[in-house]
Amino acid sequence: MPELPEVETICRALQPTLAGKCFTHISVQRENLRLPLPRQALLALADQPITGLERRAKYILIHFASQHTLLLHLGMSGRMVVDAGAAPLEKHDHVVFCCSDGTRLRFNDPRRFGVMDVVATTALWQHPLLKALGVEPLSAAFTPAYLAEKLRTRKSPIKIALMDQHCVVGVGNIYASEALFAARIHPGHSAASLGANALAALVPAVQAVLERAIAKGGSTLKDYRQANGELGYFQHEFAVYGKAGQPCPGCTCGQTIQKTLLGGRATFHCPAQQQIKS
DNA sequence: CCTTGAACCTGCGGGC
DNA sequence: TGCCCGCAGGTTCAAG
Repeated sequence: MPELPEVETICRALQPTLAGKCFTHISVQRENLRLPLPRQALLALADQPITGLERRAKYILIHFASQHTLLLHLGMSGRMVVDAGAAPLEKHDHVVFCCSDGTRLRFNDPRRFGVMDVVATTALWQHPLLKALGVEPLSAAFTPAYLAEKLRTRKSPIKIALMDQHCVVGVGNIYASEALFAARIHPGHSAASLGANALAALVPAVQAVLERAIAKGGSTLKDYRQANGELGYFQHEFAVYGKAGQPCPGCTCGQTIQKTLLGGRATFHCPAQQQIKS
């Protein structure tokens, strides 16, 4: 569910709410997520001041003064919800963090594809889930030359490669289709055979789509919410995602958006604007 | 090494 | 109304 813009939005909202505070009480309601929850390590975070938050790929990292970091992935359906602490827990609230001022943070995840772990901060980047990640798309390291090197031997469709977190992180199923439309590249085009011009267009297209989505608080398809409960708004600006059969936007080609399946995932493109080039 | 497909799990909407 | 099917923002693992 949440791709980079959604995770970034949540992380930014959590920052002022949590920085400098402690969780005075932590309760684990359910342990069997995608990976088993480290109950004891989670409970040991109680009363440790939170020194900061950051996002890496689709992970939220919450740093504690005890030199531990809480690593969190929202999977497809995970939400972090901040409330005043009075309401009863909801179905699928798996972990609940309570602050001394009554503020409460609930990790709610119906499908349980999410992950939580507690890591020694000094060994954070050696963590199995983090160590092999590719570059951040909004960093200076994400360049056409980097992409060219990464894709040099990849015969698979560019959309699959773009969603591979070992290459570039944070791009999921929505933003892959959107970025490829913005760069006018066919999603099924072999990654390795993309020319320099295509890669030079793709890098800024990915960045622009992600930045525009962050500015709108992410995209809400069904259950994503910002940490304050507000919806995201970027779904109103989709050019192609979920638009099968509708006219291609912002051009005069007169074509309609096609839905195909790539790697088992719904993929959207304009057959006139996004052609396979050799 | 690569690529593909299935698996993990719950909820919802559509068709019958 | 109820049941069954397909589908959903992600990631990992086995098999070819």
